[in-house]
Amino acid sequence: MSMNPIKCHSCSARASRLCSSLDEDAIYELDAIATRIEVSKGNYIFQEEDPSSYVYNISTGMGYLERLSSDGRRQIMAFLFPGDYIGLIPDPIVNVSAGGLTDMSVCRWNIKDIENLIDKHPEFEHRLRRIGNRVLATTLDQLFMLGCKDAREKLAFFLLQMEKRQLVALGEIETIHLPMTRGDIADYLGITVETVSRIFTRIKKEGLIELPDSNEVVIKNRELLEEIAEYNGIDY
Amino acid sequence: MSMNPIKCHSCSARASRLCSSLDEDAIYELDAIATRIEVSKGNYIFQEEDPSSYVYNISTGMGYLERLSSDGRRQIMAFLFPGDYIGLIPDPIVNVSAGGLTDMSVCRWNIKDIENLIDKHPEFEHRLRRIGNRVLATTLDQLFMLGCKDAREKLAFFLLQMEKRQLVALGEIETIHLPMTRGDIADYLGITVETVSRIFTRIKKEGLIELPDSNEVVIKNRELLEEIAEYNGIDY
DNA sequence: CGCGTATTTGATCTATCTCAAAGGCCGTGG
DNA sequence: CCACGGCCTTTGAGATAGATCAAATACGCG
Repeated sequence: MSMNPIKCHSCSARASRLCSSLDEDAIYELDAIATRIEVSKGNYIFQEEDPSSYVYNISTGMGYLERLSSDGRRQIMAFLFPGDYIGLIPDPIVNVSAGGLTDMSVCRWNIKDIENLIDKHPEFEHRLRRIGNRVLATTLDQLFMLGCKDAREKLAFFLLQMEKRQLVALGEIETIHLPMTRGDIADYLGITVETVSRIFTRIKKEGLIELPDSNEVVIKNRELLEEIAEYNGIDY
Repeated sequence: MSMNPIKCHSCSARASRLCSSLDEDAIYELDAIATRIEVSKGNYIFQEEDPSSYVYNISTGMGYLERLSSDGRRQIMAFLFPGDYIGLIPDPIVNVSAGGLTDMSVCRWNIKDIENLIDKHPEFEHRLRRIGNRVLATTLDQLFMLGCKDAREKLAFFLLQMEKRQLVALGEIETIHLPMTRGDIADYLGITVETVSRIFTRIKKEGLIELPDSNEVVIKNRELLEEIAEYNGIDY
């Protein structure tokens, strides 16, 4: 984990929900109080037990938010895409860790500094609230998925969600790239690795998807997949 | 559903997270733009398909937030206690309905009116964001519960959560009152009615709880129940 | 090329679901 | 005031989706 000076105006996440709330002048203030962190694949941005007086914005790379139980069970709360914001202000982040699925560049701010920025730029507070609203809406979708769907529906939901997020964050649409392992997917969907693998095989046989390799998915029958997932998707 | 004039300063939810953010002067402004709604048991405050340009605060009574799938599966997203706030500003409420477990009194505001109030009282925006943060933290707990816990752990989690919420919202501690049906509990925990019932019987036999009647629970072995639930509980 | 890890597949097991029915509680109407 | 009907809860018996255990294959990396 190293730190470097950054330049917001040339940042690839400049258009992210957090940063785009500020105009060209104000962005320099955000820049001035930011720290750029490089996190390599498999390492953590922060962990549950960390002091957590920071908030973060993903610049490049992908990651996940997870929570572990004392006996080792794991729930992935979200997969993180470039532009994603993590953090609660002024409340500290609660009981989650953020890890890297790939090498990542992450911007980090001290909560206190952000609070000062809020005082100067009220529209920033507004934006933070909007981001929070969106996260809540996504999390409710996920709650519904975990509580009501069976394994096949869960995987369909997951694939469509990943496709949509990838489209918005990266602009790629041909194939869905899955930087996470089957185990990560399992922990996101509340099922086991073996079940994830079996369902992949099954929906491939059903002609719903193709698997050029295990980390690339091409949707062949979107209509049916959407019907199975019952996923309309919130706009990211 | 009837409407009456209200008086915030004498409202039993005056200390709620929403209303307590304003001082005695400002509360009159909140009062002036509020509509009091009476919702009787079994009816809805609002439903998924409603235009949803309002936000709400529970004054008295209890309810739930639910989402239904097209084939009738149901997920209860939250149980609502007096003082609970519902709503996203300026985004509309998404795909959830709010129903009454008991007769309820609910305050309702037009989102536009609240936005005007925010302009006048910036601390109100701040408060809204804090409320959102809290809801998110609760929802993440729930996500973890749904994804990782087995039926017994889920019920233990539920009972401790209800106890804590009841303590904060109503100040009652002797017994846990459950105004919801076994079916509601099932839909909250992502299991079936029969399983809920069986687990109640089981943990009663195990000496963890007593059931004076099916809607009242007394915790007999809190230590073990907490260990099973792995629930520390966020502060409500 | 060979090791370690991830994925897939197979064979069983089991927690929970489903289907079914009995018992209890409550409100309604006679 | 009691009887009836409907709903909720509990309990039982059997079915099953998904978990667990185990092993073979495939993949990426040094």
